[in-house]
Amino acid sequence: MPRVSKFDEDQILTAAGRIIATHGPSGATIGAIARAVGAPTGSIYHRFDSRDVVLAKVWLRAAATFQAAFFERLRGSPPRKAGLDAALYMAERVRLHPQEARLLLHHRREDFVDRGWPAGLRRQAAELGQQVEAELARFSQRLCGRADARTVRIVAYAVVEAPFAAVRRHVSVHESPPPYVDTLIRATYAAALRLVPMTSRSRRPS
Amino acid sequence: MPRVSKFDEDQILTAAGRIIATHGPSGATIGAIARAVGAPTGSIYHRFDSRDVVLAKVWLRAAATFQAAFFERLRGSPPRKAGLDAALYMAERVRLHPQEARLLLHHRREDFVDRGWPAGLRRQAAELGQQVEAELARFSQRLCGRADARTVRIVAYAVVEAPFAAVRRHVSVHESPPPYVDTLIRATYAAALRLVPMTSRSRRPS
DNA sequence: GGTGAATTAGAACTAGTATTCTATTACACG
DNA sequence: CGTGTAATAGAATACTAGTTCTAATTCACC
Repeated sequence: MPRVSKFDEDQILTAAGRIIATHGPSGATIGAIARAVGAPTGSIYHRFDSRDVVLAKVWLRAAATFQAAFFERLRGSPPRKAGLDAALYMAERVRLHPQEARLLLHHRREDFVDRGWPAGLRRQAAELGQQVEAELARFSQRLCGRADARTVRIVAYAVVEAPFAAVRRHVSVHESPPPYVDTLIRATYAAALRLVPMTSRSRRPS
Repeated sequence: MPRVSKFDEDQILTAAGRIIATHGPSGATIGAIARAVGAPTGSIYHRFDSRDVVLAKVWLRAAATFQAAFFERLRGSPPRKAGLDAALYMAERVRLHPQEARLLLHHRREDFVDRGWPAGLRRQAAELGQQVEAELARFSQRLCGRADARTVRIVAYAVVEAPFAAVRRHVSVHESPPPYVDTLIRATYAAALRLVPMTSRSRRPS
């Protein structure tokens, strides 16, 4: 019996995501989002409780999607190859989804103002953060038989921080990471892993 | 004949810097800054034309100070050692000036809203940016005899991006970068430089 | 002690946005 | 065809800063 809807959640989140990728979170005003989908401002509030909720869902959706793909690679085997695959995938993902990359890499979650996030969404964000730590620790354990804080941080540098550093500049100037970025990622990966103590069981056969 | 002043530029900029380091640029409202120095909001406008000017000057002051120290090291010799010194200095600087580090590393210049910057300040910012590119190109030339785009970017990764990646997490959780960060920086530096083509004249004596 | 210019004080004013509210509309169903 | 319900429309409101304005102070100098 109801009237058929013209603007659904997904449409609004997608529009908001596009705006955030180009103009940053602060550019995603309710007015701008509404204009982008061709709706009056009031209609946004028919779907979402507040602007904060819109931004939160945009961020959570992008982060969950990226993490799922990234950690799937990290869980591959053998671990040493899986880590490199994941590290290189960061660059590849930026090439494939430049908009998502800007959303996640060019803006931090804090820029999305997480005061004002309802409890449920904040929990989801916390879970994503915990997943990162848990997966990195598990990977570290598989890779070298240990998961102490220092080792995990070095491993995180090899698979996350360094690849991010390699693509960062390209993301911020809206260009696709050139091939030599992969070379940098490989070289850093190898160099960083040389620093983690390997147990004999996990040492690469030579 | 004038009345003696209670609040000077420097005091206001310092207070604003502290607020930005803790609560981000968006937390540095005129009200917050005024409260921090114990002045009424109007007094801020006696010294600065607008809030944007306050933020701009905070950022420019910090960036200029950091860059001066960083590039002084990068200009040392021999180049190969100078580059490593500069790279390691990034971590050391974060340990020595955690507040400045948060200002510069945890927030990007765009977060300081550069629309609204007056021409003079915008020019200063552009000059700082150009200095970065110029110094990196000069360093690259000294190091390996070339300064094509790809080589410069690899060198930039070795001395800027990778060290930044190594300290990033520690900056964001307000902790001093532990010693193994230096190890990561050294390892990445060596690995990245192995990727730049060396002319015979610049090749390290073996 | 006056005097005047720089400075402080703080209230008043704006501007931009998030949010709310009250129609009005469209459509599936009987 | 009515009718009820979910949805759209868009104006009205509220709120949060940034900015401006005017009056009151202070102090070096005469």
